[in-house]
Amino acid sequence: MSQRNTDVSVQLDMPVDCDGEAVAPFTPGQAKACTVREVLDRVGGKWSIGVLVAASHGPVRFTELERQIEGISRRMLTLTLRNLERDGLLVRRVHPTVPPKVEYTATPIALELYEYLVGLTNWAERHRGAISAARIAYDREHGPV
Amino acid sequence: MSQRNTDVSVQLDMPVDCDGEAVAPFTPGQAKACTVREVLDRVGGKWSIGVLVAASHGPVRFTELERQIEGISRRMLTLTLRNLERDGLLVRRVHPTVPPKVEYTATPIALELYEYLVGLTNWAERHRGAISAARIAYDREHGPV
DNA sequence: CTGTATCCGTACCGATACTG
DNA sequence: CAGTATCGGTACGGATACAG
Repeated sequence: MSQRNTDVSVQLDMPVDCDGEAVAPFTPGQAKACTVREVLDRVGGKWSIGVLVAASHGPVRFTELERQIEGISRRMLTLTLRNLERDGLLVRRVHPTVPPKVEYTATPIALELYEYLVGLTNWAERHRGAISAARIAYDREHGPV
Repeated sequence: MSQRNTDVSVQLDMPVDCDGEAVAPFTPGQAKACTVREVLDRVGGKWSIGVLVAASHGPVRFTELERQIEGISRRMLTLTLRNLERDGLLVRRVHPTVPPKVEYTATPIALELYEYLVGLTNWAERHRGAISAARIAYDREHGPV
């Protein structure tokens, strides 16, 4: 991952420049792992996927998102939107009307990402039961405490 | 996501039972988002992917992992291994020899997951430049502070 | 309607020391 | 070799109040 203690993870609260290119030798496998981490560090926030999915079906307004994504706070919605916009995954368009109207749209890059997320979704749906069972079995054998 | 404040995220430090089935009505899109979150909550930890990748190439020993995954601490390696084993993504085999020898192997489910991670890896590699550029552009327009 | 600002809990993770 | 135990920092995210 990051070989120095310069952490390359997302800073959701405060933006930070993040260009930790791999300099040290990686095993091919761990290079892959490192790249996946890059994605997750950008899109792995608690709400990013939800916002992305909602914005992938056409332009969405702020309040629409707030209603569609159950449980999100106004603060986190704003932060998530800013981060996704910053990474070029969302386009923010302001209509200078009163009351103000702001629309968010997923970029082609984000739409492409959405495709791959479907793969993960299907994986989770297929194995949800098995994983749940594995947990129960594990907790019974070892102490649930 | 989780409609109550019962959070379904991973507890990495302390195991916790996590079966928050979706009961409330979801929009189809947000249902997808919710399922992806399930995956990330299991596998989105800082080191999970790295461990998974390393274990997908055959049985690996504890110390091997410690060396391959640059920067991981002994504590985090143990915790990550325990979580993955609990979810049925890793099998732990103990050889009762002296000195002790423990081997971790990815299960078929984990191998399948690995396939899908490749999709994300390729996505990141394709768009790494564009995202980086988008960040720079964004930070120049809005304040980098 | 679309945000900002502030306070604060807690999960995640690192460092370090100890053990069968 | 393969862990466990404990302490502490800090980023993430929730609640709430305020604003253009």
